Amino acid sequence: MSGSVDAVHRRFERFVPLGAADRRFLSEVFARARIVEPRRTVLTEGRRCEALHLIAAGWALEYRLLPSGGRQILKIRLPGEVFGAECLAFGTALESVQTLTRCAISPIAREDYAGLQISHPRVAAGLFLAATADRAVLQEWALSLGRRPAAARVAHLLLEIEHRCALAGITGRATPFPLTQQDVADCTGLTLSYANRILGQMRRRGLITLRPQELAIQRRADLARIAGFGSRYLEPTPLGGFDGEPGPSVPAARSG
Amino acid sequence: MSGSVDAVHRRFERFVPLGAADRRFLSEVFARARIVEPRRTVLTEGRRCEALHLIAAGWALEYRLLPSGGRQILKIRLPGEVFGAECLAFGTALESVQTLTRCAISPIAREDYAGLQISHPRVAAGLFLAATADRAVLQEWALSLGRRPAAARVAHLLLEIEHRCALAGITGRATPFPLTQQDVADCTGLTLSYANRILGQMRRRGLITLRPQELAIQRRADLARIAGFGSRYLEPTPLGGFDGEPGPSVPAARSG
DNA sequence: CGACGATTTGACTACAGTCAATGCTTGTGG
DNA sequence: CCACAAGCATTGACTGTAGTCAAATCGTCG
Repeated sequence: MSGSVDAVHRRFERFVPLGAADRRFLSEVFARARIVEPRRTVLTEGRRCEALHLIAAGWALEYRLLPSGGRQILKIRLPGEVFGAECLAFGTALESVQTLTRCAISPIAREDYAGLQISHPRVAAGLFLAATADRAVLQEWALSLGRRPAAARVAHLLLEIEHRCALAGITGRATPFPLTQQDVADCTGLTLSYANRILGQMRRRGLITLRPQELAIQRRADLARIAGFGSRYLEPTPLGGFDGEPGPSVPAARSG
Repeated sequence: MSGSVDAVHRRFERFVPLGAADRRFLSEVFARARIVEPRRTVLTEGRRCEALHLIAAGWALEYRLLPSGGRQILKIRLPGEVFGAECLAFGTALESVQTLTRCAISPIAREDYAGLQISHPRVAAGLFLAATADRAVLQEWALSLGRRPAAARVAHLLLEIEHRCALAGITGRATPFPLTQQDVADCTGLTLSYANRILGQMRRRGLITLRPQELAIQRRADLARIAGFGSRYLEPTPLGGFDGEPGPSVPAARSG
């Protein structure tokens, strides 16, 4: 379980500048977090849902199941991110969410949203823009699933995870990697066997080092060429134009 | 080219109640529309983009291209919908958009968003919720692309288009269908040949009638079973909680 | 040690892709 | 009124990527 209030502020400030009151608000939300053990289901598709959720710490997976038994993972969630926002529009969860590591999760009630729009417009805007950035990621996944060959899908996934970790300030000589190969397969729309074969090839070619809980990318350029990976869709530009704009709190912070 | 101001108001009111001032604002946006001929590119991925766009009338496609030449369609846009919202978070278009029919398209400047948040919070909330609903659709597509067999993908696409047309008030004994088979293939991640074969089979089995510009679904239950189609992800519930809430203007309007 | 989950590998299969040719409309110009 | 071109749809033969099924191995934790 990694993450802190700072991770949350930092994530929001990728999208909008925050004022002291906004930060205080988010800190209060953060403080409401409850702890969830790894591999627990925290949201089930089709069930009523009256809150969206902030991941204060830990990793989680959003996914959909098919009657035939298939699972498609739709998003990997890192600390500071929000899931279940569709409850605002639907009042129902449209996907399931499972923790990957031990997590700290804070609810934000659906009924509070309209007020939030007035009392903390920058936070509300941050939620919108974060949702927009989420869509960009999902879009990239749809492109992978529809049009990239298997090796490119896997390579793309690995590069995305590493890049997002870097942006989120999760650093070290290797990237944490709590996914199983079944998870990788469910992210990429492949079967376990085939995902395994591809990972094995990448390892044998010296492109990556993959050990339980840990990923290191050895030849990033080669892997990026295979994947057709570009990081633009992961790198938003903060939006200006808010009145009473507070001073820059994250002065164009870069992490690589 | 179908659609009117009403289509725009109606679409927003699926998500939030609007006041007279909100409706006036949207009408002004609507009035700024410019006409675009069919099959024209109106947004190009990677290019700077300082406005999001409202489709006042007509159909459009959002898609991504691969260097290898592949195209993945990500969304079919109907009248009243918004595209290019990611420019708020990125200042750059992340996908390309092409008109399918003759369209009327209105820009909403990126720099106006922060003010909109204050002056028309319900419209701002509507944009957010519409984006959330968009995500739900994209998510369903990702599930199709990753885990559904080819016939199910095609069936799902046809049912979704028909259902969305019904919700948007586009009625008649057949649904308009301006997509070519190449478009269908690019939506479903298939090749033209294979998409053609599957459509041929469906036609021969009496499941659908597909003619240029026109789709009729004959045996909806059978097709829905093949597709694993459920319409929940297309049917939002308006969000309450706004102060000075106006009376209901679309009293739980259903269309089917 | 035994159990369970995760990973690895092999043999075989099939769904969907590729490539290429043909047909069908529709619109345009001679 | 016909010839022709362009775009879209259809069909066939062949291929290959990825799926299926099954078994073996590894590792960790009781």
